[in-house]
Amino acid sequence: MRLVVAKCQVDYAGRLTAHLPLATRVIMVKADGSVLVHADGGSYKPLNWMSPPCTLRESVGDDGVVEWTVAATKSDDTLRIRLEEVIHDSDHELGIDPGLQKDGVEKHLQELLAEHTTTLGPGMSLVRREYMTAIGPVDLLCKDAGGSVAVEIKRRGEIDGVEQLTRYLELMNRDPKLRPVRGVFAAQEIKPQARVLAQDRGIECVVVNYDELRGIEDPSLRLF
Amino acid sequence: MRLVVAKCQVDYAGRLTAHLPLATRVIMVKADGSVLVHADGGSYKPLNWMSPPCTLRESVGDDGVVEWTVAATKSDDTLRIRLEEVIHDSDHELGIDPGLQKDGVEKHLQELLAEHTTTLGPGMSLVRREYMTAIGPVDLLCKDAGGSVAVEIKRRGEIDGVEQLTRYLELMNRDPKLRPVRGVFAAQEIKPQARVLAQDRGIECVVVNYDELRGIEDPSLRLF
DNA sequence: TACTTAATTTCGGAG
DNA sequence: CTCCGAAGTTAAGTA
Repeated sequence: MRLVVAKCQVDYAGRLTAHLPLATRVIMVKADGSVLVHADGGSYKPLNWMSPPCTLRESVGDDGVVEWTVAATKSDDTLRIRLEEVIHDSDHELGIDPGLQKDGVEKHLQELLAEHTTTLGPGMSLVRREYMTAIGPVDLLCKDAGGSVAVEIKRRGEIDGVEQLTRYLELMNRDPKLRPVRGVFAAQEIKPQARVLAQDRGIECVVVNYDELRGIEDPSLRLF
Repeated sequence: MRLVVAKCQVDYAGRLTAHLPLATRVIMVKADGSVLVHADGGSYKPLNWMSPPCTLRESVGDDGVVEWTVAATKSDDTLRIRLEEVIHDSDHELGIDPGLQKDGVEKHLQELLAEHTTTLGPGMSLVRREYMTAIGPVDLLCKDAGGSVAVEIKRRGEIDGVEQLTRYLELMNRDPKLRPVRGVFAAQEIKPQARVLAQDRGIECVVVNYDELRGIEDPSLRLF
């Protein structure tokens, strides 16, 4: 990993065209050749970058200014960096990273809801997880006193989730052995537009709390 | 901007839980307090990070190991970094960045297509850009010999774009002054699933080439 | 390998 | 300020 702090100008040409005026920035060159240009703010996304695989070529222009040309291997995307003044330049051996361990994403939410279907409504019981249909798997197929219920689970409930569930319901309600099938849209957070569309489609919305569910799952996590 | 290279362990708790085992990594601390933990590969996304606004507190554990606790201001997200061994530590004044100038995104595609509606079909002419409906603006409203045509433009054509256009068509075909309205789905690239769904809905797909359109727009850009 | 879906998405614009 | 859609999205899982 090479770290360079420099007064630089950057131009990108590829899927779009972008330009960065002269200013002091941090440039990271990773072991795989990828390059990131960061400013002193603006969250984790770099101002400009080149994804691997790519190659870096250093040259000196007519005016004596050092210029880096980073070219993608599989497309003709290029990133040009003019280094007007280098303030810092260091190189470090990092080795391969053991990688990130995650917990608490959509899959876990589905597992927890499959264990605690009553969260989705009184008398609700699980028929199948990942119930397969011609157009894809329904997250949960449940049933209660009123009949079959298809459940779509999202971490964040937005319009396309409601559309997805609508497609499943359309299809399943053509099957005489299943129909009538109602829909439940379950998410940790449901956006207003998604809620309106769901209501319009007769789909019930359920906001689920991951921590609460996990608390049911593992009583040792309860606060009292 | 502070740059630290260190053998470290990282733990994140917030919207999810994540853990990074002990390894050598680069840590960026930006002026706004945000922190990025990068490995020597894996594109522009950090392994772990904390978005601004947040605050960094440095402490020393019982075992004498320096530990950073980065806490978000508006939520209870926290990032803990145990610095087992610091290999490099430097600080740099960057100043504010003038920002990125972009060109060639969806908006431009819409502008170009509005100028060259015949790309979308023979005899096609523009009625209005951003034609307003109760559920949002249709990118282009056109007409040809066959009547009105609603055009949805995407850089990459996927299922949700077709769904969006379907909703517009449903609504517009209820209006006696407009109907019948046909649909055209225009994108630089159309995914197979989206194409199938569009066909099922009677929506025509058009693949547009940004560079070609720009060439029509500005003859000086033509290659001959 | 190609395609689909999720993401601690981030970012910008409009109401 | 919130809400909504686009992104050079990236990354992971599956057929």
